[in-house]
Amino acid sequence: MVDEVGLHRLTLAALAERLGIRQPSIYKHIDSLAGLHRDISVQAKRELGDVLARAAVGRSGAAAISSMSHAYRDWARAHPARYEASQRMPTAGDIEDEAVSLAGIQVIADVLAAYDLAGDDAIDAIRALRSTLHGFISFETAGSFAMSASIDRSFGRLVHGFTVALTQWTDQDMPDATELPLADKA
Amino acid sequence: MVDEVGLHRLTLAALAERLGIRQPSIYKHIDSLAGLHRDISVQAKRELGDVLARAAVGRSGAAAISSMSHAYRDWARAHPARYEASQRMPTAGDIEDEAVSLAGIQVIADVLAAYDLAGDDAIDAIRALRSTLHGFISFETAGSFAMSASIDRSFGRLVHGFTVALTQWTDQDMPDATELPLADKA
DNA sequence: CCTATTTGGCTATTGACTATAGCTAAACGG
DNA sequence: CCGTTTAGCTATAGTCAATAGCCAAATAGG
Repeated sequence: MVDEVGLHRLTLAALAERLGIRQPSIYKHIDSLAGLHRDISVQAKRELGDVLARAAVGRSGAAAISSMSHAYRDWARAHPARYEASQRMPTAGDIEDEAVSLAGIQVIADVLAAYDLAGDDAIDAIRALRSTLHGFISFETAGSFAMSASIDRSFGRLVHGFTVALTQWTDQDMPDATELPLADKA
Repeated sequence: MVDEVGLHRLTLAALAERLGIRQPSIYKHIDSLAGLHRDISVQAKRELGDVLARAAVGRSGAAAISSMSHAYRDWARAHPARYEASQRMPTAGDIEDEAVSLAGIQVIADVLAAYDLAGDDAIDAIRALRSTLHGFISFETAGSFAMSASIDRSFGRLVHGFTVALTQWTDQDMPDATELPLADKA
């Protein structure tokens, strides 16, 4: 239901009607609306994590990144509200939510492990890949890619571009250098 | 006010109280809550667009991308709810909103113009840069970067990585090739 | 088999919120 | 200087989430 109507339009009244019960009866099954959102989020994180892990089975390096990225996008498009829910932060102390959130990140970390990045470099790469994928999916599902070019193609180039960036991931002295090799190209 | 309390927690009752008037009186100034959100969005798009344009003045290529990217992130962090509002799609036919939205994209397009990308390749690059920046900012403002590494450093590497990717932007035959040079590295 | 407890439903109601209707007084323009 | 706009007001409706308190069916244990 949440993927049909959207996460923020999932009302307890409508949910009750679909279940054929009265609205207050829902509280026999959930704690609160926030609790329902939390439950949907945990479920969604588990599903997405499983999908990503399966997509990377038997592949490594750029092929694994590409396969996982496409699986990520496909799942997010098929289940937009669940995807949105999957990006909610766990509340502190919710160990089940924290565990399933970490498991999802770990899949990405494992796929990037082929690049032998150490310590903070690996964290930077994980953050970069998550950002890249999430940003693209956010815009796509919001309908924010208004220009006429193929969205599939744009995504392919984005993922390819990320794998290219990874090949020179540790070239730059961090933090805060802003003068970069291409500055003279303009 | 919206940056203090968050976009979805901006209630007309609280806004009226801050203005020292009664809640229904607000309707003498706005059409509806949705209309208020639209007005905030248009204002925010204009502000962000101006900030990005200023950041790129006098720079080109990777230096322009880096400067603009950091300005983007700084503005988004300083005004999280306005940033969120700035990402709303215009409703069809709202010409003012459509114009200011396009103007914001155009700044990014102009900065990327130094790379001489033609047609769809340029659109792919615009989408990629928007996705990269928006994804990172989304996670950062949501507090979703839980690991201990420096977020500033991660952002610097991400932006650097994007400029690296741009140097090989048209290397790959699109769409849908998945076998990439690094596949043997693992 | 019978009883105590749990489970899952119900009505009634509260409080927060958006939104409309209709009134009034001040400001402003020809 | 009068008519119209502007900007406030009260009263009120309708939609939500959420709580309180009731009841009947299922279930588990002696």
